[in-house]
Amino acid sequence: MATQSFSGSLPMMLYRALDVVMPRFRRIFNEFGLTEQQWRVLRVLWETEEIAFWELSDITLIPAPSLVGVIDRLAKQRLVDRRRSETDRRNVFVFATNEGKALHRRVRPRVDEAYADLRGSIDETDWNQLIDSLERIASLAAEAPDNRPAVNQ
Amino acid sequence: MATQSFSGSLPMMLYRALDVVMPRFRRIFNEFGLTEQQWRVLRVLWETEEIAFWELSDITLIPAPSLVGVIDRLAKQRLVDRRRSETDRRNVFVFATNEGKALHRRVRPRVDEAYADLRGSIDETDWNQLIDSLERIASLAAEAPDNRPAVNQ
DNA sequence: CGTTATTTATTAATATATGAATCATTAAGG
DNA sequence: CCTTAATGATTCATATATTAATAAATAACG
Repeated sequence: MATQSFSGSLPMMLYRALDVVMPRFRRIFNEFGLTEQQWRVLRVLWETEEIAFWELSDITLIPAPSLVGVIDRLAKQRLVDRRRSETDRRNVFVFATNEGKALHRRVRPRVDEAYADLRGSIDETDWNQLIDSLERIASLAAEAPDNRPAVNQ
Repeated sequence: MATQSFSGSLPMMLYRALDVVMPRFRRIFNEFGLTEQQWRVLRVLWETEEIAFWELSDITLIPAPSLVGVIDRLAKQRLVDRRRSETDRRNVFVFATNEGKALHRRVRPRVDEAYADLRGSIDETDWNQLIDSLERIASLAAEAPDNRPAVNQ
């Protein structure tokens, strides 16, 4: 094959896709005074009463050192709170306050709507094909333990 | 459709793919004292003698305010330099120094090798399918001018 | 011409990413 | 037990992202 063009490389294509997709969501988050990462945390806490810090980092793809600050700021706004495990005091659990749950309920419909819009703007077959391909890329992680992302190290 | 699962959403799948793919490249960049963004700039300057600031921002997907700092740090290492346009003094052109070109020549083979490895670890059909799908997503940008990424605003 | 808009790069403030180091806690081994 | 190793969250330093504002230059227009 010829020398790979920079803009056509897989990483740059992934970044460009995110640049196309994310602004419409960030606009909504900002309306409610949330950042993208803060939203991810609230979004995950919506599905589980309480979650271990490392697991939250794992699911949100927010590296642990960043997540500390994200949770600090959410806690300052009284949207989430921390709890230390009694059985192993190294572990921290995170949970949403009633205020956090209430905010989530207000933001969620707007985000879902934007997501439906996005999905509607792409041919169904193309969409499924894209998700499939991304899943195959993600599955490479397990096969190359030395190349695991920072989040999992 | 059922309520979209967070981890299966398109944005999170894109982020996860990047988390799988990028660490192997960042490891190489770090070996040479470069960050990912600094590499992107050098990589683009390899293909063009001189480039307008806005165009560099556009191609590298580095937002203008960030690019100012990236170039400042590259310039401090004497890897690139700036030049103001004579015809329109608002415009800035960026170019690689001889030192910058030399560094690029040393890093490039390692990056190409890693890229070939990556490509080799994925079925050819899957790869093409992924690139195709990503191109279709990117093409949404033109259709929704209000949703253009921050880089282009 | 002179005033007002627009454009381009930059600065500023805050949030997050990255990589290394630290601190407290728990697990393992002799 | 006691020491050493491993683990989990955190801190630190530096780089970048995001959004808004600014400053300089040019364009547009009365």
